[in-house]
Amino acid sequence: MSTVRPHNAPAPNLLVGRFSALAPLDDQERKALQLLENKTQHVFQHDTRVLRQGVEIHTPCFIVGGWASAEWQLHDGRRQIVQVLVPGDAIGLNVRARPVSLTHVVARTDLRTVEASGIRSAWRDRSRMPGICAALDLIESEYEFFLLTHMTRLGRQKAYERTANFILELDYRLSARGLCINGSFAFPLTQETLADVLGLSVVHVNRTLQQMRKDGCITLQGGRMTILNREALTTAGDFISPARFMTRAAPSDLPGIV
Amino acid sequence: MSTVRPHNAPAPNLLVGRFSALAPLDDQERKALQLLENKTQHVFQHDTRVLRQGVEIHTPCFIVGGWASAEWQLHDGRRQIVQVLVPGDAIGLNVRARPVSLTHVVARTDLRTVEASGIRSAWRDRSRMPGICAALDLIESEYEFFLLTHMTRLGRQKAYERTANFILELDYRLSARGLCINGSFAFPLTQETLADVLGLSVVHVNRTLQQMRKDGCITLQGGRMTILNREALTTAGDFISPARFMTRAAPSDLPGIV
DNA sequence: CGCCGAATTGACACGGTTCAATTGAGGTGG
DNA sequence: CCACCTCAATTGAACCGTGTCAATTCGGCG
Repeated sequence: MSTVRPHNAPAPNLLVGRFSALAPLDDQERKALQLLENKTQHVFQHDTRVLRQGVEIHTPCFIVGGWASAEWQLHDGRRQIVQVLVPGDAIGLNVRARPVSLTHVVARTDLRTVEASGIRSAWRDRSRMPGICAALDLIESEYEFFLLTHMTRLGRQKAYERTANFILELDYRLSARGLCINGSFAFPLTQETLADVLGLSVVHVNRTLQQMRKDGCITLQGGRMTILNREALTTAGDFISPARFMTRAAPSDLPGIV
Repeated sequence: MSTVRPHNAPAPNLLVGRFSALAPLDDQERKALQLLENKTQHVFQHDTRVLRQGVEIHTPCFIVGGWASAEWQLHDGRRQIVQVLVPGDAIGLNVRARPVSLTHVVARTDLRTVEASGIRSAWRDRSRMPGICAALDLIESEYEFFLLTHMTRLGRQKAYERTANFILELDYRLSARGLCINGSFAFPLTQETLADVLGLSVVHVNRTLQQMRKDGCITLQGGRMTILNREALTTAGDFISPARFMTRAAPSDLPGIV
C-alpha cells in the first residue's frame, strides 16, 4: 500500500487515519472525511498569506499538503511563529461562533488545503457525528498542549533544549499522520523560519543545529530531518508526549509541586 | 455604589458585569450568574495547588477572589507560568468532553472560587443560554489571544518590553472586571512569581521594574501597581488591545506581511 | 556558467543570569 | 513597645548565552 509518492503528496486518507486514531468512527463519519480529501483543493504558493490576523474566518480548512506557520508580528518587524502547521492540521477550525483569526497564517511551502465548513458545523452539533466531535476535542486539546509547551520552550529553555524539544514535537505530530518513518521526515523550513519559531537568531539556530549534528543526535540535509538519538534529544529537551493527556487516566508521574 | 470594600473582596456582580459586557443577557441568564456568586465558595490557601496537571477536571470554577497561576514545570524545577488568573477568570472551563488539565494551577494569594459546572453544561448546549454561550466564546477567544501575546513576549521581546506589555494586559483584564481604577490595581505577585511569568530571573525583574519606576512609567508599592505613563508603556511593550478581535469588524491597521 | 537565496563562519557586543550579600518590611512573641 | 524572625526586595560583580554585523561558502536552478 505504501508505494513511492511524489515528494509533497499526503499519505492516502491522511484525515481518516488521523481521526480514527483518536476516536472510533462509524461508516458515515469515515466517508465524510474521505470525501473531504477528494474535494477541490485550494492551492497557495510558497510565502503566500493564507489568513490575515483579525479577519473573520469564513472557511476553515485542513492542510493536505505542505507546511504553514501561524504567526504574530510586532510593529518593528520582529515576528514570533506561534504554531507550525503540517499536513493534517486544521486552519481556522474551532467551535466558536463567528471565529476571528488571531494570527497571520503564511504558507511556508506550496500548500494544498481542503475546505472544512462541513466539519465545523458537525462539531457544533455535537451529536450528528459523535466520533468526529470526540476526535476534534482531542485535536484541540493537543493543539493547546503544544501551545503551552511552546511557551515553556520560549520562556525557560536554552537554545539547544528548545530545538531538541521542538524536533521531538514534530516527530510526534508527523508520526501520527504517517509522515514520519523511523524518525525521519521531510523538513522544509529554512533556518530563518526556524529561528522565528524558536525565538532565536538565525545564526544561533545554525550553530545549535550543528552542535546537534556533532553530538550525533540528528541529521538534516536536503530538506529531510532524521533523528539519530531520540534518548539524548528527549533528555535534553525535557520532552513530554501529549499522549498521556489524551486519555482518561490521570498520570501520577508528572513533575509535581512540592 | 462603589463603597469601600475589604482588600480582597470582588466587586459586586463580578461575573454578571463581565459577561454582560461581552454579550446581551436575558433575565434568566443574568440570574444564573448571580446565583453562582452566592453559592458556597471554595477557599484555597496561598501557595496551594488548585489543580494538578493531567487530572480530569470534574468541577470547573470561577475565581471570585484572589489570584492564581497556571504553570508548566520542567523536570529540573524550572517553571513557566503560562497564565495569570485573576478574579472573574475561569479555571478548567471549556466545552470539550472529558477535559483534562494541561497545567498545574496554583493559588498565588488566598483564593476563593465558585463551582461552574452549570455554566459548562449550558455552554455545551449552545441553545439554552445563548447569551452566556456567546460571552464564553469571546472569553475563550480572549484567553487564546493572551496566550499568543504571551508567546510573542517570551520569544521576541526584551525584558523591558515584556514587562510593559504584561502590565498593560493586566490593566486591560482587570479594568473589564472593575478591579482597576485609573490605571491602579492590586498587584499581589512577588517578583519571583513575576519572573516565572516573564521568563526572566528575579534579579532582572527587579532591575527592570526599577528602571520603569525611574522612567516614571509605573508605581509599585504595598502590593499596588499604578500606571503613570500609559503611552510610554504601550509604545515600549507594543501592546495591542484584544478589543478589536472581539468584534465582527475586520481591522485594517494591523501590522501586515509585506 | 552565473545567479540568488540559504547556510555557514568569525569576531565582538550586550542582555540577562548567577552567586552572594545586604537591606527592608510585615508579623509574632516576649 | 521592642526584639526577633522570615521572606521579599535590592544591590554589586563576574560570567555566559545569544544577538549582531559582516563576510564567505554552498547548492539548486535558469
